[in-house]
Amino acid sequence: MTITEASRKYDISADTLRYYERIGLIPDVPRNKSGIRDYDETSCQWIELMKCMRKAGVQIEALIEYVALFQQGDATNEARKQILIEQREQLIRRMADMQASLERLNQKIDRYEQWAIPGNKKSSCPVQH
Amino acid sequence: MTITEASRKYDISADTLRYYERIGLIPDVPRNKSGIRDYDETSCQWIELMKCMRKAGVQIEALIEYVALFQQGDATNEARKQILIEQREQLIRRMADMQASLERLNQKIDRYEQWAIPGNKKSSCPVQH
DNA sequence: TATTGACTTGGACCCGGCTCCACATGATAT
DNA sequence: ATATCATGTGGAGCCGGGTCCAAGTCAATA
Repeated sequence: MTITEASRKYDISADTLRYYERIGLIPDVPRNKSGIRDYDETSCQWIELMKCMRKAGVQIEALIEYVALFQQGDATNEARKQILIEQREQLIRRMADMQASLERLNQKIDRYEQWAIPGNKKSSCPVQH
Repeated sequence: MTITEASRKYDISADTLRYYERIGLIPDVPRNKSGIRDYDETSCQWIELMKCMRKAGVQIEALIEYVALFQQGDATNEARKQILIEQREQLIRRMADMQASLERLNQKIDRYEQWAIPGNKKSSCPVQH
């Protein structure tokens, strides 16, 4: 699969795919005799994994370290697991922050809706902020 | 309340508080005769709100627009509500992405844990990626 | 054989969101 | 009166994460 095809398949620009490889977010992609990238199944799986993680805001640095350890073999399994656990914790914390924000948004939206009910204007519904 | 006190109270640097005011993320803070900021209850509520929203990653641009509309009075209530609704939708989408990522992290961590059980090494638990 | 077009690289640039800095000003302590 | 200290301002710098570009190489087609 060429970079253009992989780009379309995962909806990630070719520039970004090269960038990811350059910084080690995905391992080196196999090349043909002319030096053209030929994305195989393994490369695709890495792309797909990283797309998922990045979409969720997992730090690139942690992912790069994970990939580097992965390439060093089984001896690094425990370290890799620790990275995943740390990132999971951060993810959970961030989701909690978002949940809190979501609840406030809901409250505020409710207040604006109350305000919009005729006869309810100034009386029961002081819209603040 | 001085900027230093507000900074400590909300754990946001004085530079960031000034920056927020400069870009309109919070309305202008009252000043004393010497031009020194004197954060009052209202200012504090804005800070607290924005801290919550920014922690959850709500876009600054949307929040700035919200503040600008707020300062124009009741006529903008509907527009403000629409901003909140849009941001709520984005938040929900991002939380779903994070949930997907969280589930993958959980799976991967499980696999590393299976691998760590003696006798389970190569047989049943191919740790990939 | 010459042109087209996809691909390569390294490096420059951009954007959001702060963060830092230099310099000015005014209140307070010695 | 002078030194200290918090605060003010405008603008530069930084960082993460891409995004864009120029110049070169190769394969396929006219």
